[in-house]
Amino acid sequence: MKKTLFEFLGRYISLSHEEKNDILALDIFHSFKKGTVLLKEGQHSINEYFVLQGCIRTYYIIDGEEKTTEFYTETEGIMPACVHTKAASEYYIACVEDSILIVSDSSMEAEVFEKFPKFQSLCRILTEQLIVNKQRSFDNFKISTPEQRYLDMLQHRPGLLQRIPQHQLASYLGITPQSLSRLRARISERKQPLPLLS
Amino acid sequence: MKKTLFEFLGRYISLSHEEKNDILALDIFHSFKKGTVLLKEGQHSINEYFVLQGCIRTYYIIDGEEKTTEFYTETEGIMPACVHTKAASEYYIACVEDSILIVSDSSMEAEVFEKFPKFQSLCRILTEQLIVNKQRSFDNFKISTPEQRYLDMLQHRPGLLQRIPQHQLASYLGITPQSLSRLRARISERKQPLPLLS
DNA sequence: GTCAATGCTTGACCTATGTCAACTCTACAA
DNA sequence: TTGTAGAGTTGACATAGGTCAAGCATTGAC
Repeated sequence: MKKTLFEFLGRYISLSHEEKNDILALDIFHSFKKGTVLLKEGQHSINEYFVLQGCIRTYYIIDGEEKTTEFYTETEGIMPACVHTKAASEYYIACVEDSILIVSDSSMEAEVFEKFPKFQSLCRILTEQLIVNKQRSFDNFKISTPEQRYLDMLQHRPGLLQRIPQHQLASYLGITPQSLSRLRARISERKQPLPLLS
Repeated sequence: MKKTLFEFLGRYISLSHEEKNDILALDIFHSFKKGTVLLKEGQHSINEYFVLQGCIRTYYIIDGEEKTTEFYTETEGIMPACVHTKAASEYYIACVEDSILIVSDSSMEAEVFEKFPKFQSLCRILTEQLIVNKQRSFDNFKISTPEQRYLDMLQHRPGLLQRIPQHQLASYLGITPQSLSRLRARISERKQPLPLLS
């Protein structure tokens, strides 16, 4: 975990041995079992999460159906909308796998910023990156068909496909589980046209 | 324009008369004619835009077809991905209407931050808002059908529908212009079932 | 005014997706 | 072992959306 965290941070800023220890002293690593619900619809939460290991997802429950809208894996962070709006959450957050997360809130953030001013610029860079990436994902979603979106995932996040159940992936792609199942059947048919038995 | 700008800023920070004059002295207002292309695919740009009046959009050209992915109207800002990635832009930015924009770049931003430190926290708040809103828009897009997306726009941004051509709106909704046309026909049929001439 | 260009609509047709249902398979608990 | 619950698949059917093409309306250039 420490390795994952400091490798990630090292990409942007350099930290002394002492600084690293100060960070670890904050005791920010938390383990969660697969299926743990971190945030429920209607709750007011002030916690932000950063994934060091595992995978978490956000989902809505609409007419009794779960609609998964986003997955977060290693070195990805999520600030739930309700932290910012201070209103009741519209969605759920849960662990797709056993996960190790950094859990923080704004007071802890302020503390870190005071001790490590260099984190401010880091935070700014990451935030800009986040916006740019999110917009790009959204753009790609709009200009693609469900099949293209699935093939894109196969190319760019092949590992993730192995880790998440298909019914969660389906709504992430904007379709039903049945359609995803057929879409996959269609693709593998095309890839392996039936070998004719002479 | 000044009014729009200072009303917007006033929602977050308070500015003295002198400070306002300093800001205006930067000469940051620029007028553009409808149709003006601010950024082309392949270009390297360092400019960010903030809309004071009018409307701009981002679009890709794919197989010769324009795919509009986002609209920006009054008090909305856009930092093109290429500003952040320093790579060639993948998309275009153009004015949907005659528009008045604030054009800035990172050096001007640094200048403003130095003169007005309070802008740093403002920027931080706006950025967080942006992420939360973008994620929410994306979530809504995923869990909605094109028809629901259109009806949502009718409810939440009715003014925008009057301002943008339908073929641009169509790709924004993730469909073709023909489908949008039929979708609209379907809706108005349902709303006004044919009055039977006795 | 005429003409061309563009945008919007409509029709015909095909395909993909949604929906409802049945079925299999697996994991897990009693 | 059996039974149950959940995930994934498959079938049948209805419908929405994509594609290609034609037609109409509006705009703007000349």
